[in-house]
Amino acid sequence: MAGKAQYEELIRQFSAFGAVKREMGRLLPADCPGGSAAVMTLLGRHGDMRMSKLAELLAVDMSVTSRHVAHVADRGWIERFPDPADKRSRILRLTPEGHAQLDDIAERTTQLLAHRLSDWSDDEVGQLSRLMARLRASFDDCRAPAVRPPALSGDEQSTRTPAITT
Amino acid sequence: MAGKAQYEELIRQFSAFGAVKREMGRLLPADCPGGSAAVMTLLGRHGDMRMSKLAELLAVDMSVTSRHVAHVADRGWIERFPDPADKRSRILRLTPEGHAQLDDIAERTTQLLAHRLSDWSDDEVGQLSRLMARLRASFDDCRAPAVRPPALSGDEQSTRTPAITT
DNA sequence: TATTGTTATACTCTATAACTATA
DNA sequence: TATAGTTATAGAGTATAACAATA
Repeated sequence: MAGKAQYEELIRQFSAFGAVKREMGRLLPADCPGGSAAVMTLLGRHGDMRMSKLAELLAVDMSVTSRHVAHVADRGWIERFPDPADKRSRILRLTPEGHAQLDDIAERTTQLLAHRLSDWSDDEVGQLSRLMARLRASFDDCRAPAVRPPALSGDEQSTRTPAITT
Repeated sequence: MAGKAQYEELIRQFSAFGAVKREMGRLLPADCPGGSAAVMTLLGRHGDMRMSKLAELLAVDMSVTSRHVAHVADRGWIERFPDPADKRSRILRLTPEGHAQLDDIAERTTQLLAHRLSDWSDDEVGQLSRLMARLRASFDDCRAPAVRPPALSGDEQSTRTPAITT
């Protein structure tokens, strides 16, 4: 348990982080905004998957995922083909062009970090990675409690638009 | 100097951080989006200042700052009055209502963090803060080198829209 | 002529809600 | 009736460029 001052300091860092994020975004290839890069990165890392799985990994609503995926597919970087097990689903897969694009992105971003973090030790980079991963986990875990206590049990965590309750 | 794999891992964490940022944003009071909260937080922390200074602290273009500030001023949370030293400038200052709003924001955000990070040690929170601060510093320091080498010297770092070169 | 701040325009990312086609 | 995915719409953040007032 940390003190209020520490939390406020942390929040300030969260806010300032936007500048870093934007600078990273600026070096992406034209026609490949951040959302597209994120889609391809996750497909490259986790392999073929369905829309719903991708939305979960991106941690955004499926409607958002759908738009990003459409953009990437329009450019021929991924293929979408029907899931034989469920005709409502689509399986996403990187094309060779997608892999090439992904390599280009990885090359640019790692090079930028190598420049910017040239005076960081291996261990420091690792620490930041681990702490940010844990931060995200801490937010994922208790998905709502602060707003609406555990309630009953069941589902939760849907990546889905609320759906009408009529 | 870290390895390519480490940089890629770090980039993945950067990308995933958006989910944390959005959850923080969801608990802000209505009529007070993130940009407004950032403006008031910086004014509360650094005291009265000019637009240009605020834009620098926010690390966004002054046109963006102008919009955020206008929103906050419309709600009576800050006052803008002319700088006696330079009639082009305006000095920004939190009003009593602004201070109250700021307290409310700080209360909500620190409470959320206290919930989410309840199992983090004081030291871990401090480490994350320090590493993120250093990250931002690392990006601020060499402002361009990766894109366009140090070049001559002079200005740089303007927070300003390019300006016509006709 | 250069600088401070404002405004107009455009782009990206996001969520909500409604709709389709399957389960 | 419920779920996978799409699309339409709206809100927030940002940058670029052009403009007014003042240095």
